[in-house]
Amino acid sequence: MFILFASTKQMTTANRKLKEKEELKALILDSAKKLFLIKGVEQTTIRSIAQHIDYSVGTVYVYFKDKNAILNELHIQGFAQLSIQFEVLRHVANPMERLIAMGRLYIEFAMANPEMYELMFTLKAPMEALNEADDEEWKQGINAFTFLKATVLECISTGHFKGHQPDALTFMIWSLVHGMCSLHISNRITGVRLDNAAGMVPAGFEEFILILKKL
Amino acid sequence: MFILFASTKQMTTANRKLKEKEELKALILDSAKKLFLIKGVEQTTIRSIAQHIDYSVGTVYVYFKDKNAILNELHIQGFAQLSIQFEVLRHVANPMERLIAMGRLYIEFAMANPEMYELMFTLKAPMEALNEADDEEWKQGINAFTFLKATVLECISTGHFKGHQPDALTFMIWSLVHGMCSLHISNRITGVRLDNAAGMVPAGFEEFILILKKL
DNA sequence: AAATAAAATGAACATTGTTCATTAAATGAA
DNA sequence: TTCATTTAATGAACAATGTTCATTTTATTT
Repeated sequence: MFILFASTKQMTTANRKLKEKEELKALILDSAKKLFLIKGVEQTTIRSIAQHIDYSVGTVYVYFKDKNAILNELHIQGFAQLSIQFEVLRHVANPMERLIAMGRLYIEFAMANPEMYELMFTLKAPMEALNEADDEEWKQGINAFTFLKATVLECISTGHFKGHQPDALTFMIWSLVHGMCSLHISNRITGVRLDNAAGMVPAGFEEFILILKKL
Repeated sequence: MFILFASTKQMTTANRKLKEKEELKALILDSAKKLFLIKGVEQTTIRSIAQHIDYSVGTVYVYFKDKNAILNELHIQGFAQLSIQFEVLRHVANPMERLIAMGRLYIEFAMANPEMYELMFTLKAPMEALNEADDEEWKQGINAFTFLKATVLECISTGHFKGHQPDALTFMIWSLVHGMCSLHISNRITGVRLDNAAGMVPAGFEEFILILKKL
């Protein structure tokens, strides 16, 4: 795809337009994010997004193929956010400590941003969207998992987790933390009459830490 | 609510009508279950259910308040099914073995009935329906959790899990198994490029067993 | 200023869950 | 059997939603 400019002036207006398009796209995304953090994904309609930014319904569809495309971008934003929170882990030299700190941060993120967490790790739509665009893969997820796995491998190389398979063990650790967050978000903890539902997740993680430290 | 019968004949016809109502209700449920095991919960419409059993849309609403009421009944059926699969555990005397066997059965159930599993442990609708009917609680979930906890307690009383809190530990174990199933069902395992996605869940559980046996 | 291109619009459509006045069927009394 | 009454079933109609697209508006270029 080629765009030819006859003059500098044309180029700058084209650049401005590009910028404006980016801005409106970002505006739609911000609005969508804000709304579904309050109302939830299902309750956030294209109409409500449009209304919120004083544009028509059709305009939203000029900038996004469909609702899933919006969810997809927010899904990516969520991983960017988590990745930023993970930054501090770079300063934790001891891999075992880092592993535990990572778990804590993961849980913190999930509890603070349940809707975002669901979008990232539970809802099927984002994964299906990836399958459709066939050269696309779930880079965000792969990155996060790779980071976790690298830490597990470091733990192994410092003498921990003897006799364990790295892949399966990494997956198991992820599952444990995800499972707690998932059960919390889907209201199964209160459902099962465990008091202090919010406190149960850290408590469960503490049990796991006790176990980890022995390995 | 009182129903008075003037004769035996009236009583029997009334009984027959009750039975017929039950049957049609069950027919709707069966159809709904069949459809959403194939199409998924969202894709199963009231119209498709009605069409499938050659009744009108309105009839479905005579027998069920709304779509959530149908999901709710299926939710209960799912727990009944899981509970039946758990029956064999009664014959496992050793609590540690029973705990492990329970995990395997849980995983088996989730992998074999992913849609049902989602309904039971992920979808929010059934929990919200419980909140509305205020004297109702999540009996199925409580039962299953209590069963798990009892086994954990037995393990403790036979010398395992020293220094652990029963509630938190039970929740942690549940979370681990649930997390693996949940990540599998939401396609996050394939997403993260772990080959043999279906095999990764048992593999992860094997890692956990290794750990458990040391405790 | 006119022609062209780009962007925004909102009416219209299809699909959903849901309601409810109407119709049909079954029942019980006379 | 007949007919009034109760019960069950119906499907047209409504509101809400995602989505499309011919039309209008705005911006840009000539």
